[in-house]
Amino acid sequence: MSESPVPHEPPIYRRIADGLRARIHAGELRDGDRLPGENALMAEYAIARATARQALAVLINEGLAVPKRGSGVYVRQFKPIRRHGARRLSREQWGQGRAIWDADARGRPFTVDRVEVALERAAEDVARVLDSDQVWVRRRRYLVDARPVQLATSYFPAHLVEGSAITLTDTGPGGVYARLAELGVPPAHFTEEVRARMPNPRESNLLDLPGGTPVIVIARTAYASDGRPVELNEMILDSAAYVLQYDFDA
Amino acid sequence: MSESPVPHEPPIYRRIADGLRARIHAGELRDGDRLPGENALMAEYAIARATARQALAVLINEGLAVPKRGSGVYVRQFKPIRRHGARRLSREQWGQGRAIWDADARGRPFTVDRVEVALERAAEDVARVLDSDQVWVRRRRYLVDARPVQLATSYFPAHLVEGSAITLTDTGPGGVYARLAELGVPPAHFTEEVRARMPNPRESNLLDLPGGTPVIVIARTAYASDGRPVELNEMILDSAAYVLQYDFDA
DNA sequence: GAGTGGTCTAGACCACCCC
DNA sequence: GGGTGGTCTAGACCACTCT
Repeated sequence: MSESPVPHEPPIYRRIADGLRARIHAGELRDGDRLPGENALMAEYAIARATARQALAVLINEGLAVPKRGSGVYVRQFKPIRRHGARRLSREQWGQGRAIWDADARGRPFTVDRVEVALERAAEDVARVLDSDQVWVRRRRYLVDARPVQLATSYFPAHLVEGSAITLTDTGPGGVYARLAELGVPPAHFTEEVRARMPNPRESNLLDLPGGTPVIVIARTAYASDGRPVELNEMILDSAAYVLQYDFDA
Repeated sequence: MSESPVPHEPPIYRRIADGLRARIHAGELRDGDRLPGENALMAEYAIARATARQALAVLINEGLAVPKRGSGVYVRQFKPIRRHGARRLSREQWGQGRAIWDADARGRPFTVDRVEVALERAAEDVARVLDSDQVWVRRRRYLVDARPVQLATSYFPAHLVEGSAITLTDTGPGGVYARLAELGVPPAHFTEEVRARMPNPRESNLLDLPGGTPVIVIARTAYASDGRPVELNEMILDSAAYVLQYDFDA
């Protein structure tokens, strides 16, 4: 009496989404092209409005499409910035009056935004890494082509950087790494921890992220040659704007 | 006559989602706890079913919650595997009969699954990187604690590895890197390119990903000491299962 | 069997964009 | 002004889970 277990057909909204996705990957729908809208899908497939919305939501949540109010849903593009790991932190770059970020924008103009500098009580995990309860915190946002692409928060042990330009909005030529060198603790070693997740609402807002865009989180710890941690930098990157590159020998 | 531009209240479904998110971050709702379901939200806020669903969908798409059919919506956890970049590829590890992956599971048992080996015509980008039209392709899936965590596809120039154990399902002790060494082209340099995006349906299936989980994509190219590329390995990682770590000196 | 999430219909009003 | 996506209601049937 048992029914043979037939593999279920996917629901309509999935089949519609699959069809649109295939057309995107086939190049039939290209970067910036307008997808069939809710009304078009309702007519074409004889479905209710909510079902058409559901199909489009799939592609939006996959990051393949972006909705524009009052206009339509459009195919999305991916033109990333290449961020180099090891190389970009080499001594040549921060030893000669150049800020690290220079290397990232690769000739494209970039700006810094929403700079905040404050002395704060360290959160538990920050305190553990830096071995310090009080920290100077530097927050800022980076933009390329007027588009926000990264949020960054740097933490420094308070006792280490007190009185230096690191506690000022303008850190001077060479940035914080040049200042750390002047303090006798030039960074000698870096550890970067990288993960990815969906953004929280604050990050989504500050980075102006459309739905379906994950963020890459990089926690970079800089150590002086004696092994003391001198900076913890947490970076939140728009994953649609970045490719990370790491080079190393066997 | 102009209305002063009042900042709009967020829609109900957003406010409900914000409330639940706050309770999760406050620790009031913890890993694995059950969230209020659709019916509970309908009653509590006097809203329609679709609106309650929409609120829960926000958290699901953020990767903070996982729906279980017929049961409820649950708070999600993040217990990652630590994958080391530079260090894990050091000569000590692949020079002595140990496969690379050993280092990743950190003592936890791991298994390999769905191994496929084939000679194929290279896709355009693969052909460009490896400078070869014909490639041997090795596909497999990695599982930790019986849970799929990574898909990997390795490409080798066909003329280079023809006749070696790299073209067999079982590559022997030390894995493909030991075989490349025997062929006179031990990997001397690696480049890893890292990005993050939402998974496509195939990846979502093979990795058994709940909604709101991005994947990390690593494209690793291995070069012999003469600069020739000898392997291109594309890895698709469940972002909820991994933290990448890269160490380097200034 | 009762409760849960998954899918779907058929409406409605709104803000926004483009013509 | 007409079309678009954004939000919301009030229903319905289904498959699945738990007990």
